[in-house]
Amino acid sequence: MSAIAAALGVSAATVSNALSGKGRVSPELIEKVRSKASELGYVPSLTARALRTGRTGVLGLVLPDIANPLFPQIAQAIENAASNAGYGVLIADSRGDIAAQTEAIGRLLERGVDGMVIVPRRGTRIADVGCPVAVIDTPSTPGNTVAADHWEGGAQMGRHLAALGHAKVLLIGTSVSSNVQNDRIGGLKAGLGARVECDTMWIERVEAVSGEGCPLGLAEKAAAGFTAFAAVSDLSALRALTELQRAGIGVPEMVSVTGFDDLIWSAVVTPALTTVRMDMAVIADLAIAALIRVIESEGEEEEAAGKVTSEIDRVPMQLIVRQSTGAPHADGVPNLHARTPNKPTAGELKP
Amino acid sequence: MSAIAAALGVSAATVSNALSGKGRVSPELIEKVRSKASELGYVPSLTARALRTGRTGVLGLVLPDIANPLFPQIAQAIENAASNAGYGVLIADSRGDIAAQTEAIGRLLERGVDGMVIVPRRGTRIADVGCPVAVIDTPSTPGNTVAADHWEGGAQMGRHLAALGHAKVLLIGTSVSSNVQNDRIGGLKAGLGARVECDTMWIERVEAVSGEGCPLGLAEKAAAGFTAFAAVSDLSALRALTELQRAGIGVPEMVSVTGFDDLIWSAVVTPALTTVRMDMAVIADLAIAALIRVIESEGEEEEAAGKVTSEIDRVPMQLIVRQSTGAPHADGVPNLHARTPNKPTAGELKP
DNA sequence: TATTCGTGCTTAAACGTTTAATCAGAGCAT
DNA sequence: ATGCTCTGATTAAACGTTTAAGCACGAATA
Repeated sequence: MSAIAAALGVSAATVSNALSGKGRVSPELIEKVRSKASELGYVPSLTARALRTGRTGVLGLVLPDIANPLFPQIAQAIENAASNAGYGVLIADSRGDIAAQTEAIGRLLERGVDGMVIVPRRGTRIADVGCPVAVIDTPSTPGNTVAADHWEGGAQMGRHLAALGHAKVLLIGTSVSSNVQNDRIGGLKAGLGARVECDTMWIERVEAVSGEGCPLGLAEKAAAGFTAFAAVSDLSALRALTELQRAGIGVPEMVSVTGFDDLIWSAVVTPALTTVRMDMAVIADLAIAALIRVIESEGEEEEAAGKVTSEIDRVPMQLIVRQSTGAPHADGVPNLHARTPNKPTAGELKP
Repeated sequence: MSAIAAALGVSAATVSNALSGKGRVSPELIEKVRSKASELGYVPSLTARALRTGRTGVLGLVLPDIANPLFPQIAQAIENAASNAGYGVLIADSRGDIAAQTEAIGRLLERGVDGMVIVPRRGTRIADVGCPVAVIDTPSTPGNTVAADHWEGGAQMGRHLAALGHAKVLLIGTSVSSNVQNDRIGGLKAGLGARVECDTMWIERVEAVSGEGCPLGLAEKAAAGFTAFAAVSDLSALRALTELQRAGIGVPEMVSVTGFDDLIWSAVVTPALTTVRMDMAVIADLAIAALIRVIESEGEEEEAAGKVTSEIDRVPMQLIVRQSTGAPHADGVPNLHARTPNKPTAGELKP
């Protein structure tokens, strides 16, 4: 309460000026106010400040589905970046539903967020909402701010597999409508090059006919000559890995399996998954920085209200080679070289 | 702006009363105000309301580590419960650090949350903070509000394994200092009964000597006669499952593997994991309900400021039997009965 | 000496609600 | 007619900041 600090014999306005360093206050008075404030345990009311200034210091984080295993990485990075910048993070889950997404955005708006970070539902474009917005998706989505370079990540993985000598690889995606997954698959194909034969399996489609959690029939694919299974998400990669292992097909000495995103289990599974990781910390920093830039400059430039449209930042992805990839077997002869113990590779994070 | 609504020729106070149904306003005027409000697209300023009433309508969610794979379930359930009750959720990550935990709590307080849900760091007790608090941990932590009955969940799993005929099982935990894990292990032992031999392995300890992500040596354990591996988390279970499969030990026809928490991959892995799940929706509802009860009653009863200390709710856990458990092999004869296709069990959720 | 200027502070309004207190008028009993 | 109560509305204060405008005073300038 600046009223209490006014027990110094000065006015509340002076206290406010002293603490914020805005107006004209003598240095010695500033010092006295400072010490008195901490003596009294003064903590400013962000609510009142928000009412006066119109800025709450809170950002919204809109997620397509909190249950998504990638979410912890995103949320942690965003929370960290925001809190470093002095902002709080209000979460909103659109639970996969597109109506819920707009409704969640509305609720955040009512709460007076200064801006929001949106990870859009697959295939959704974010219309103009009433506040600065940063979208995290994929560079191929138009009008976005920041994203990992999924295409290039796929290309890295493709080149890795091609270099190992794989000539027939199965690409495994989940949802045809996901921009991110399509980018990754496009990159994979490009990285593999024209000479390697590849086929794409969409889990969503096989589950539509065989039921959820059904076997993907990968043993048959292996028998048909596929030597590498490049999933577009670590969850699918895990599914492939266990299904192959269960069928007695050794990974990586018979076939290779790769994933995407370096999810929590990738490093602890046997064999540890070769995957591609995005640097969420960097992405979050960029998104938050862009958001804050717009927020702070609002008022000075009236025209640029709304979307953060200026630039598309694409953050490179990082290939992490672990134990699940190796050279393809030559006529059933297992690649024993790959039977190394499961020790961590350089450049990987702790699980 | 109620000022704009005052263009009806009435005062702002009357508009406020009309919309909230508090004071004495004639029914027809209420109707007129309502229609005018929606006509003008009026949206009340929660900030101003917060300043006046001292309640922000925001709850804090303090998590030990957002990167924890269980976090999505928790966050989603809490967010859902809170938003149904009309509250927003501000997240705070203590990143495993105990100092960061108190600091995060402090930041939430400054932001004026009405209450907070805390999932404490392992082994931490939450001291009295300046607002209503609901703690989600384990019933054996004193002074808590709501938790899954981890002990009983362990007991269910123990009984399941005992009923299948396992006589020597290895219990796998991560961290010795976790109350939750200790409860689960206690329950497992009790459920297995005195006649089955069991040993406990703490991953934290073996990693301390062999490095992170090292093999756990489970093949040797199997050779030593262990026929079931009961992990206290699905992540450890997955680690065990893949390590055993890789070593050529069939699950479940040679040994059984079980987990805890029904994490995202449990259902899609082959063989799908038998696990125990907590009903996060119920837990979240209870926590939020308790919190809100205290918040709303504050002011009426002055004495009960602070902790929600009244009751400890323990929510039952649910055993989900899938394909990773079966009868122990008799002298190396695989239990072929268990080689069923990977189809979902009744009572399980979609992945 | 009178004017301007800069400094250090105060006054007052404003942000958009809620709510206690007040008030004008109507109906009704005395 | 006078007093009472009940109803439907108004007034005004308050929540805790920020900030534009103003003011008094001493120093520098004309």
